[in-house]
Amino acid sequence: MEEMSLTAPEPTALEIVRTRSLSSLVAQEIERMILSGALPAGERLNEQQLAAQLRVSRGPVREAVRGLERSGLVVAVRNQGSYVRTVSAQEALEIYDLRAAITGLACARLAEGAAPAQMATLRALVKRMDTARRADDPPSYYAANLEFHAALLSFGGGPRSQRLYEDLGNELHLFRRRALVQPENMRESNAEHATILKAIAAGDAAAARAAGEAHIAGGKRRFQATDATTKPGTGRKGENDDDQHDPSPPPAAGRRGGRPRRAG
Amino acid sequence: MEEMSLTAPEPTALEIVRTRSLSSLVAQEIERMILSGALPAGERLNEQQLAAQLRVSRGPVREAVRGLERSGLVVAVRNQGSYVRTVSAQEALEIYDLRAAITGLACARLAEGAAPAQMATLRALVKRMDTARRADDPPSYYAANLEFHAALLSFGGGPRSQRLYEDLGNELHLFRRRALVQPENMRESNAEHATILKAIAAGDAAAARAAGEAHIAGGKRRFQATDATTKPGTGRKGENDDDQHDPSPPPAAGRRGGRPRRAG
DNA sequence: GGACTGCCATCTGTCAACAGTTGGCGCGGC
DNA sequence: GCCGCGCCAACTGTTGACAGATGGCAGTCC
Repeated sequence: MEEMSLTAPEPTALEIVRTRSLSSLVAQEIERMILSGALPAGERLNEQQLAAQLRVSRGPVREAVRGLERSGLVVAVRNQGSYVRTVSAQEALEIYDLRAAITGLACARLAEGAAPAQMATLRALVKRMDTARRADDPPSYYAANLEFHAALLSFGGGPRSQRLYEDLGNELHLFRRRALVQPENMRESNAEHATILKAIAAGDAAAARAAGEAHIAGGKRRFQATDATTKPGTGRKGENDDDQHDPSPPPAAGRRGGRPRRAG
Repeated sequence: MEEMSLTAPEPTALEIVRTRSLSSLVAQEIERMILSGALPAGERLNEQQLAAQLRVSRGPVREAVRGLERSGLVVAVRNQGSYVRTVSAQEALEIYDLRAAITGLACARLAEGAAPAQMATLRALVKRMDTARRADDPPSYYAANLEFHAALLSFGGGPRSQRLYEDLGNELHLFRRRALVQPENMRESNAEHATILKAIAAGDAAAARAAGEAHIAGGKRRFQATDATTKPGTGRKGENDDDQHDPSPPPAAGRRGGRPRRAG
């Protein structure tokens, strides 16, 4: 009845303090703030403000920010501070392609030999999404969708693939503030899920791969449809002359030095 | 005549101090130590020893280690220390598959429309490798090979793809101490490079993708051939019951506490 | 009136010190 | 001789404090 849970059950408060260092908790919290939009893309991260807000010293905050910098959520400029990374439309499209490639890989591997229990888990998740769709419950659909893809990558690819997929998904959140799953797309999305499972069950690796890639490509297409800056027709062709894809040039003036604006 | 250089030319010493923080330099140095084998996989990272060795305080070292932890080169255990990550054979194979997928993606994109300058750069690199091979100069071949793949990913995929490819390559170095490019494989490897370029030049996206994937798969095969623990026949099928792929369980006893062993 | 220069508050980068935990070693008991 | 307990040193986690840099604001010169 119950599916394998890809998410940790519920750690005890004491367990948390015993196992996780303060730095990792701070990193987790800052990451949550970024992904939830509390810290919008391009925003400057004030170390001591964050430290005061989280009731810790600046040390753990700095360590956390360094970690987030490595993972690509934050860019740092010496003596100037760290900024929430901004993802350009072009980068977002590239990330979609990467996710499509590794998803297709996982689907192909799964088609070559999936365990019955794994298939059952995936099918149960599709059913859960279908239920959520009928009930017009986007949050539930969103959660189940995350679990589905995590399971797909975990079963077909492995732990590294799963983590990579999630990291890329996090980066995608940095492109503006955008709801990545619109309610009206639930039906189409879940139909693609079913197509994937069908190909896997048939043992057709090529079809499974194509279906997995098409699913992410569909997400990319739906993403493009809602964004005016990405013209679907002209994918980046050869002559990329004027594109200087920097990770994220810090904003011109980051409001740092100077005395605080007082209404005097 | 000269190719686009994918590596930074040569930063001035003053420029380094101005732009890079001490933490990033320490991170770079520790990463170099890990990849060069000076810090073997599984080794414990002693913070104050590293700090003393690099003539800095523990703060930057800790920040650097946190960054390396996020990038997957290091695993940390609370109150116990950080260890250089050990990559299992299974994880190594998974990483090869991921690299194959994103390389194939880049090749396909390149086949859909590569700029002449880009093709010229790639062809020049293949020629350089061929020269190095004839001269029996593995280091030169190795360097050119790195540049070739960096260019391939940069041109066909984008900056994110390129960084991802390199990060995955770095992780691969953590599997034992192994020379990833054997001299006797240079001919075969470069022939595959030529096949990739041929498919790209023909504008055949499917063929280019297949060639790119086959090239990395060839690397995987050559890797498996030199490692007894990876049985080529039985790729991980469905029933993965007993595999608890932890990122890297810390060694049983890490030689930390206790008084120093004195010969008294 | 416009542009330049000096000043200064804020923030980051780095360091040194304090507290808590871990794990081995030696001692004592059985 | 073997097992368990307590001690202790080393190390990590965290904090507070100090130095350097940055960028806006005000005053001043032309």
